[in-house]
Amino acid sequence: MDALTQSTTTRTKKKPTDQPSACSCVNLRRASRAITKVYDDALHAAGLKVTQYSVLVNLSRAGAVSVSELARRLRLDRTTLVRNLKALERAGMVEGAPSSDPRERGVSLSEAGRAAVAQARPRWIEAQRLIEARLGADGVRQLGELALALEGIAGRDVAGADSVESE
Amino acid sequence: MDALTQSTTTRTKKKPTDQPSACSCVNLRRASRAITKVYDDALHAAGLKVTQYSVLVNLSRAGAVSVSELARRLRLDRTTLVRNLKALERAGMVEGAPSSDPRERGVSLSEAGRAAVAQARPRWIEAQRLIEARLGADGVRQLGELALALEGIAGRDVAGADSVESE
DNA sequence: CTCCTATGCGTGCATGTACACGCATATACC
DNA sequence: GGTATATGCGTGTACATGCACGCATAGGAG
Repeated sequence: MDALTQSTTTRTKKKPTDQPSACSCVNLRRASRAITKVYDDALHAAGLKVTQYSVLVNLSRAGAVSVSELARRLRLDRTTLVRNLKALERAGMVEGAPSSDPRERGVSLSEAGRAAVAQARPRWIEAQRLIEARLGADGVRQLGELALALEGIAGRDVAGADSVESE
Repeated sequence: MDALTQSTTTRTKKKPTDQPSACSCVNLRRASRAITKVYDDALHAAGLKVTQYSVLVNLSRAGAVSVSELARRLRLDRTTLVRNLKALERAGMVEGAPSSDPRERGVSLSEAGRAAVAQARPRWIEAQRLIEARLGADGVRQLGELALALEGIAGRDVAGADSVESE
């Protein structure tokens, strides 16, 4: 009732911040901002953002991989990852790794990166706990399921957009 | 099991993209990106992003308001809104509005803005429908509740961060 | 060997997001 | 009037995100 609803302007009182928006997208974006802040705050002492922690942890699990491969694992746009990696390389947490295919750029965790992950992990766990305390185990599970359902939604045409004439 | 888990590297097979990440934050961020794309695609024909549509709709409900007031309604950082408004002003969809207090900058929907909203609304509804078809009415409701719970979480200290010495 | 296609990579551009600052004005207190 | 506090605003800085491009090389078709 708060963000994208236009319908019944007949609302008389309207409590300020009680209801979620009628728009699932706005709801999700808001929730994403809020939860990101929780994790970022928790990881702040370790000098990482949650996005960076996510990259590092995946890298620690993957070993030496190409940028594209890492992007696939993170389910993140490759070009976004390219830029996210830059900060981590600048900070000395990620370093280049040899690669068979000259087209590929291999990357891997540096010692400093490994250390950063080790330092950050307990903070991350704390954040996880805080979220679970807030949502309950059920809520966390539901959230995972909803997220999964939404991730699989890519590529749909909704309105009669123009595209799709090639093949 | 996919993004931020480090524990049992003992995993033998691991289906590629079946499980949500162990990290609620990563899940939520991914879901947010995915759903944003759905709405942005739907609104593309109307020349708007969902973030812009959200601003315009709220503005259409609010009439002439100050930037800060609009930010409060959107539950969005004021400085973020300042910049988001710039694009809409450049596009002629938002215009200045008189204000009693000289400190305030009043903004309101222009005619073009109203037209854009009118053109975009059906697309937005389509996107809503698509999401509901994907999540079910229950899923949409759950999502709203979870989002609401997360929004209320601001300001917590998780790890023994340094701050909080002032008062 | 040569040409075509697939794959990997990085950048330009646009936008979203938020924090730290600094500037201006409104208000209250004296 | 003069000072202190509160409120509103915009910018600098930094990062996240994704699309459109263009460049380079690998691999196969001839």
